[in-house]
Amino acid sequence: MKPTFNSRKRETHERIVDVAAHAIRSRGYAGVSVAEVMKKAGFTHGGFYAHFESRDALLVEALDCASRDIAAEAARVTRLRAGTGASEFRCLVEAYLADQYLGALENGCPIAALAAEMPRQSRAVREASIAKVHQLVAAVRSALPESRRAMASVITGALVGTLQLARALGDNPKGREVLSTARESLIQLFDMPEPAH
Amino acid sequence: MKPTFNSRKRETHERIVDVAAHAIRSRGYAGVSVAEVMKKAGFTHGGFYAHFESRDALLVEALDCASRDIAAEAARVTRLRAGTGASEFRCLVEAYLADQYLGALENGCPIAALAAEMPRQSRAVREASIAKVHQLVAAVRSALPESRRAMASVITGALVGTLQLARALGDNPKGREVLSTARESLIQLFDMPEPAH
DNA sequence: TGTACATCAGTGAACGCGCGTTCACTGATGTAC
DNA sequence: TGTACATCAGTGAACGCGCGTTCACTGATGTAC
Repeated sequence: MKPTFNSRKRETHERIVDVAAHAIRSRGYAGVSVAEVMKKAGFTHGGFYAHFESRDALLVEALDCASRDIAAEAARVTRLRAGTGASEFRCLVEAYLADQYLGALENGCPIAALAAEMPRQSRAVREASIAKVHQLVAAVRSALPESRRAMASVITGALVGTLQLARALGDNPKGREVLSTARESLIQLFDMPEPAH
Repeated sequence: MKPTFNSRKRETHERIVDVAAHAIRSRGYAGVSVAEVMKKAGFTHGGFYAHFESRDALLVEALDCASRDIAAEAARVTRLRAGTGASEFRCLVEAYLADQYLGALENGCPIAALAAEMPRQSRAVREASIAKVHQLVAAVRSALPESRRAMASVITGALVGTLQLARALGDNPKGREVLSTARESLIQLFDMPEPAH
């Protein structure tokens, strides 16, 4: 028998991962340092290796945590809209390209924050990242009407790229304009027609 | 009168910028170090500040150089296809999402490599980056048929995001599949019908 | 044409700093009796 | 219930390293006369 499970350690571990999940999105993989994450979580950096084998191991867990965040948020928006006649695809697009993510780099989709860095990561981080890309494409595919599913990957690309471009322009009317026209265009192009009222 | 223009210094300067233009695309803004760029250009790092006021000044020049690279390449492809009946938009899409860029991170569009990093750069780098984003959107807009021009920014997002996702999947059949379906989808959705033969 | 001199592109050592990782330690927690 | 002890999460100093930037220098180039 293992000793009694130490829930305090688990809480600390989760706190570190949670801080890192926000950090990788606002600073990128390359911008995250062990010392800074530990400090933000309320610890000294020396204790890090009681929780993770390496910095890369943290990155993998942080990516997982960030993915759960955004999936939960998308599910929340979809649930909130249930019964309003909004399709699954419309909910996804409006959740993904919400204005709130323009300035809040630390939230939102980790793929949009990290895609360009993925090819230069260590094998472990790269493979975890690729799995998340497949997950996102699959989520987009299953939200699309049957007739549009072959286009899932380019539509995912449009979501990812548009959020990046809008953020690059800034949290201002220009950035918001890019997001709102993108939401309208994607829904117009790929969504089922709304049911008549 | 200024002293005779020193063409050797200019050549050195251009060599450094050219190395950096490839480095920012393969390693990102954050992954580029002064010492490494100087070494690759064939110099010791101490000489750097005879050419640039700061690392950021190099990043700005490197982005400019990279943008000229990709614009020249797109123009070359368009010229090569002149008279084949391929529209401007088709040429742009096929140049931008060419398979060669899957593995060659150091080439291709700097916006696809750098968009996610733009919001966290210094003011000078950020502003130069924003200007390049506007340039790319304008290039896409002017290649589109009139009726589709309102969608220029989301289509630019699709190009940028799709290239990133394909590269994240790797230089293999999965990555190539993403690129080729994206090329077909974008042309099918947004291009004028091809003239009958 | 030949010589003396000024210029300045590029060298290489050095700066202070933050990085990822290691490690001897401490002190709170929880078990054994 | 009370005491003695083992565990181990978290501390903080230290490591070797690469970073951006500075600076005294050197030696090739080109001008002045």
